[in-house]
Amino acid sequence: MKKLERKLMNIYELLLQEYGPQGWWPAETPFEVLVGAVLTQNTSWRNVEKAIQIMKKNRCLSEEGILKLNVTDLAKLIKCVGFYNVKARRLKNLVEALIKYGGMEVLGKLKTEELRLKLLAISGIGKETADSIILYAFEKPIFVVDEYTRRILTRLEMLDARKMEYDEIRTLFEENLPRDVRLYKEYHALLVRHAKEHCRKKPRCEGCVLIENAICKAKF
DNA sequence: CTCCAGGGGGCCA
DNA sequence: TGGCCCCATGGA
Repeated sequence: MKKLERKLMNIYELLLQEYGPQGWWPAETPFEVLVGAVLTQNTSWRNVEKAIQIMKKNRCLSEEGILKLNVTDLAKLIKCVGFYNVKARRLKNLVEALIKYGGMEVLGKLKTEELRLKLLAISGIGKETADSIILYAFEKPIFVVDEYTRRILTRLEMLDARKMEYDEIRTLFEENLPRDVRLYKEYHALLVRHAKEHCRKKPRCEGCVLIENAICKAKF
């Protein structure tokens, strides 16, 4: 038993050895993590950084700053991330919900499950975005699953992650890894880093083959 | 030119 | 539930 546990830790060690700590989430404040989490939906981080800088320059990277702007003006500021109309709406939805719930301080005291439900109730906040916020902004142990996670697990032939439910994969990690915020943060960041370098969609995944070989050679 | 990026919601069978 | 479609800019 717990073969999976060792395998998951092994993959983590290999990735960490290969790439080093990724230092996620790149943000100056927890609130900036929330904003970035929405802006980066199906969008490269490079473009998100630009939008964040523009928001900072215009002094609207705050709850009040986002509230004072109407959707149209906010959309103009974040144009470079794409989907700017929906994302502007989502940012306002998020801030309005934060205030309704009593602010981040209050939310941070909730249990992880309750916090997750409140975030998921906000239009524009799905599971991946909610979990990214919970892990990287509120620093509670929850494992973030994304397309890269599915792709890597599938190509390692560990399981057919593409057909699994989001929460099924999430709990698989959470039940087979120490409940450690730093570990979860780093693990997800490393999966993304690795996928971006080696597991593009079209080419065969050389990177996963390398990892798989390393895992096979490693002593369990 | 095409493909993709640190997704999510609405609609319909 | 599962499959589509839409949102849209910017880099490779």
